[in-house]
Amino acid sequence: MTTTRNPDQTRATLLDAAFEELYEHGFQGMRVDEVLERAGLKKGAFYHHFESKQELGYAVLDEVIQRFMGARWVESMANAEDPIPALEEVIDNMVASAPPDKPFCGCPLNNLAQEMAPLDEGFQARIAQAFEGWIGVVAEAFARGQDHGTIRKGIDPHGVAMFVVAAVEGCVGLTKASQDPETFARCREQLSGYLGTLRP
Amino acid sequence: MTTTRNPDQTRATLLDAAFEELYEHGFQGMRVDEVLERAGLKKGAFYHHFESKQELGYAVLDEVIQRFMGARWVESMANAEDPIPALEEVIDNMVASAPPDKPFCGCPLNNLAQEMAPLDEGFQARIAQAFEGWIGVVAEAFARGQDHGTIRKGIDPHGVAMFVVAAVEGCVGLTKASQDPETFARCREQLSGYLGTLRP
DNA sequence: ACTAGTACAGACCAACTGGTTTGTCTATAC
DNA sequence: GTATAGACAAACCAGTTGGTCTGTACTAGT
Repeated sequence: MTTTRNPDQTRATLLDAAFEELYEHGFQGMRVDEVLERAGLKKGAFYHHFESKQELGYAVLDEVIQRFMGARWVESMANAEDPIPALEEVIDNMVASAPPDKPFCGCPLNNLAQEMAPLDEGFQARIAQAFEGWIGVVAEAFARGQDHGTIRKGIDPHGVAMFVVAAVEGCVGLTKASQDPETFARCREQLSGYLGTLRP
Repeated sequence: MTTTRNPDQTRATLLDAAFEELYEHGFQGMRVDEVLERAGLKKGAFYHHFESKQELGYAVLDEVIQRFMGARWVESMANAEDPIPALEEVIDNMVASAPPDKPFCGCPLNNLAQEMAPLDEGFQARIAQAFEGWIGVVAEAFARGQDHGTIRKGIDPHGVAMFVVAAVEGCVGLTKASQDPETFARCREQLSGYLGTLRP
């Protein structure tokens, strides 16, 4: 094993460090120098692997955030006969997995969406695609629930999935705004109530 | 009328210009120079009226955004016997009042919340207060609806108000992410469906 | 009319930004 | 063993940033 030279590892390190900085400060607030310090690397290494700060942002979105969302949501919901408990589990995890000592920073995808979607088409397109994928997974889970009799037939799975994703992001966002876990608990309770109305 | 000197007017001009820049670029992306150019003023004027960029941000939140939210929500909902149509009207207005030629930038308060709440305690406190006020107004409207028989007795007005605010912000946020008005229309339809479940 | 204090302009600065350049070191091909 | 390509370091650059400073013109109080 060579530790001195390892381009793939270096790139991954850069990507990880960039994700953390991006998550905490947003894209515009993220400083390349801070990413480099966190990664323990220098400018030369950075601009060898990435064309620009913007390309780094795209790469984080494509390779870290999308992959992470995919793993969390697809794997958890892909096979559930009853989408509601699966949904609730993943939602709880969005807040529970945050480090308790730092301020709560919400959802990485939504953060980037709210900051960059109107400002940069490259980000916007990737973000829209990520949300579509996410909503698609949830919609399929609802449709499957309809087949299994756990979800009411009358609903439009895709429309409901959109609203559920919106509501989840809203609850997480309000929690971020208040910086109070109790906010999430109360929103979460109402969300469960809403999900209950989707039963047959 | 003196146009040459008018400190109150100058301050208001600065505040307006800052709001626009803040709304489009976020706080970190907002440049003082751009605010000045939009306001047609110079650095001297700016630092005479505001201590720093941060204080300007606080002032925009306190004097522009809070006031605006107050006007929109309090006035529309304060006397409604049936909160649901009042709510729907205000929600539709959040998207409809956006300039159609520019990218949709969502809700100014939520934008600032998602960007700055974890980064700056001054912003966080003001944001939390603004959301609390907003939620309070909606909660009162639901309680009044219960008295008037337009809203089911069984619900917790404040909990539902929180969730409604979260869901609205989620729908607006998803619309911002997709940059597609159709997204809002579909979320809005589901939101109406949810509000319907609050009827007696 | 005089004066004192305020409102603002505009030049200026130090710190920092993303990005570039140059050069060095290492692993591999030959 | 030597040549070569790629990985990375380090110094560097030009432009931008938020913020300061000094000067001046306006206005209100006398």
